[in-house]
Amino acid sequence: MSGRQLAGPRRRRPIQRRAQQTIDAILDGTVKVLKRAGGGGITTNRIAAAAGVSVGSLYQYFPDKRAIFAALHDRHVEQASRRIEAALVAHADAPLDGLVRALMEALMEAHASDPELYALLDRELPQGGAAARMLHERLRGALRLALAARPAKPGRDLEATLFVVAHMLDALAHGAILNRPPHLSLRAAREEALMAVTHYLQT
Amino acid sequence: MSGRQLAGPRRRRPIQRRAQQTIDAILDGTVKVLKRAGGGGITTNRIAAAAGVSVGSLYQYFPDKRAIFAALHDRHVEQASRRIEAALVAHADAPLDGLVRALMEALMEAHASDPELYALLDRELPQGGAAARMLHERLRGALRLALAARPAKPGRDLEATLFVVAHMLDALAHGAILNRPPHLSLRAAREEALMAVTHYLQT
Amino acid sequence: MSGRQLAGPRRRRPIQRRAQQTIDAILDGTVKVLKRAGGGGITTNRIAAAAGVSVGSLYQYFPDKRAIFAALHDRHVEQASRRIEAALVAHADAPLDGLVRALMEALMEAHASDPELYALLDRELPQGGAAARMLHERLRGALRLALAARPAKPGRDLEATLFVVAHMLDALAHGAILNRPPHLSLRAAREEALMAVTHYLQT
Amino acid sequence: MSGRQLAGPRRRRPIQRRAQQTIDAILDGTVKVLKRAGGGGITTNRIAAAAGVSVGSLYQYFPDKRAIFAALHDRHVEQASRRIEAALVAHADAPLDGLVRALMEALMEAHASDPELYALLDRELPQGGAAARMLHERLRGALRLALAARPAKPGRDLEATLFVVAHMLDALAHGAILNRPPHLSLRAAREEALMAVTHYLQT
DNA sequence: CATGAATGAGTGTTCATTCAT
DNA sequence: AATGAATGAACACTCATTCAT
Repeated sequence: MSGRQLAGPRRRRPIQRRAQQTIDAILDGTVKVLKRAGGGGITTNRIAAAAGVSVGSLYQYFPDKRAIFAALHDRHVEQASRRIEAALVAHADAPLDGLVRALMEALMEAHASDPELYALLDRELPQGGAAARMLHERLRGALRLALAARPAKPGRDLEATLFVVAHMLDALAHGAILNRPPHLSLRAAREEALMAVTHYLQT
Repeated sequence: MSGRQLAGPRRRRPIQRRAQQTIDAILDGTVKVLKRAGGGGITTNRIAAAAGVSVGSLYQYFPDKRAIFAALHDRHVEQASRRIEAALVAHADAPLDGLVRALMEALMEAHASDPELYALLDRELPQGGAAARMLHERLRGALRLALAARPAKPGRDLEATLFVVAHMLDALAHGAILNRPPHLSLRAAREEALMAVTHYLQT
Repeated sequence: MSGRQLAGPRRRRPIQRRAQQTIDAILDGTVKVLKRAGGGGITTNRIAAAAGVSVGSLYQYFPDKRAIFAALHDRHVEQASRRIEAALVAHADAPLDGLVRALMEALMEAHASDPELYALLDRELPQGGAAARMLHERLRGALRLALAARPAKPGRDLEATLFVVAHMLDALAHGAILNRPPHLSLRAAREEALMAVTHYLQT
Repeated sequence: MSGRQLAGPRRRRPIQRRAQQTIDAILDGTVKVLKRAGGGGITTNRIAAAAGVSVGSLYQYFPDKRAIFAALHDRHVEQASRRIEAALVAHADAPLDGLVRALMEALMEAHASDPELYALLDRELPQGGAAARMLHERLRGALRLALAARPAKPGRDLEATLFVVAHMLDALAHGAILNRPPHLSLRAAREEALMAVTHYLQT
């Protein structure tokens, strides 16, 4: 992350690099405000202040407030998607069980990195569900590839299987991080969830 | 103040009946505005107008705007809870499979009655997730009763099972109504989901 | 105050008596609210509640909110005026010094009966100054009578004397009750004030 | 941040100058509305309009409506205080009579500059009395200094004298401007008032 | 490009007043 | 006469957005 960049194309397009830094600062500022003041306390001026830029600059990079939230959602979706695809690639030719476990772990890690933030993103921001739906689509796409590449059990409806597996992975990973009952460890939750998915797929 | 009142609920307070009518009108007005203008377009004045009452009356029954949303969530939770409990009672002594099917149907019906509304409640209103979480708790409670009343497979962790089943039912019912892929009928989605849950429980 | 009324015209115009009771209840309720919630917290509904009547009844007796305040001011002015006139009558043929003392005591008693209330009336209610001005007029009238009935020092302008004495009595009585510095007893303040007025008049 | 700024207040912040202009415009706007519409007609939007700024700007400089009134009171108190202190300084070593006259004139001028305004400030605005009380305190402080610096008559209570003189000056100056009876010139009122105070002090 | 003061439409909420019961 | 639910004009205040500097 550091030595490489100095060795490569030095100071190439510094403008765009600065722009990306400002964008990131704004998104991080949004997160800061979100955690500090909750969803009702988010204002563009506060975001700008927390990001260390002026409101004017904020509007240079985002057409309006919603766009900031959308970008924040996107950043999360992007991160999670990368994990999903990495799992997909790593287990391309391996048994399905391993892939399912890897996907479950990818989803959990995506939220576990900052559970508070993702809970807020979902609950406090309008359109919070959109990110979840988009991520769900990516997961479904990954699963479609994975299942299509393997011998299907006869008489099985791919769409139905996809529907069930994608929802199970999504809900169980999400729930394991954000909605786990007391007395149930994350590890136990994950193993039980994996068992459920695996058994279903083996049926 | 006299013996008469103890004799029975004769002449039920017309005041309270009217109040409840007004409250319902306000909640229905909120739904109307929500569908017409989206989550960003909800204002107390618009709600009052859609409900056919004055803003002043609205504030006679609700201390502030959030309370209206909370009541709307509650109404939904209450309706769904009643279905869940009815299913629980109806299958108290029946095999688990039947109960699971009944619960799944209850959850689906709860959202199917007005899918658009419940999607909006979840996505557009702040704190929208609260209703979903509360409903999840009710579902978990019902399942706990159901599982505790039946012979448990040895070596099984009740909490882990509860966690998985509750999330599966919730996510699959919700997804079947609101997030079903094209080319997959509601019926097919439900049967596949039920199969997944049932197989998991039989493990 | 009690025996007489029963002995006199019994149950005469009970309607008007009730009306006066209601009016008094409303004025007392206003005072209650004023003390409880301050000048900013006065609403007609609160006044009615504190008075134990309905808003509707309140409007039966007062055309609007301002009229309530006006009546409250009037009541105060009336009470104080009665004291002023009593002092005037009692000292009609006595030396001026005695009258001045009696007037000072009358003014002090008028505010001392409930200093908190009269401070609030002056400070928190709009038009509070009107009552003070009216009282000032009554005081000036009393003094005019008193001075006119006595031999004037030659070369003295009655209007100027009236102006000075009325303002002195008013300000010093008011100040002695509501604005007295610590370490100065009410008695000491009164005597000093009287000395100032008396000396001025003897000049 | 550099040595330059220490060299002197060159290039005084134009920002701060503009801010003060806006604040003054708002206060003047408040006065305009107060005179036009009375105390009951003052709204933040009207004030902003009369000041030639937007409501938003108004709230950039004042946290709420009360703060505007407070600032208006302060401005008045500040102006009057300056006059009082100037009188005090100018007559520091002169006879008491001259100081008393100067203080009386200072107080009269303070209100005479815009009698209507100060009558409104006192009568129409809630908490209007606060300014009067604060000014009274300043006056009392000035008198305390003045009396303490001069030989006291033996047997005289400083606090009592202060109480009487401060209230006399205050009430008579105020009354001469705002409550003077017809047929009494301002000059005559002032001279008579001064005579009363002077005689009292010589006792 | 950056700034942040200025904008003003729009919001939630209050409360004096009315009037059907 | 009394009631108190209903009314809705009006208010204080916010905040996304703009634009002169």
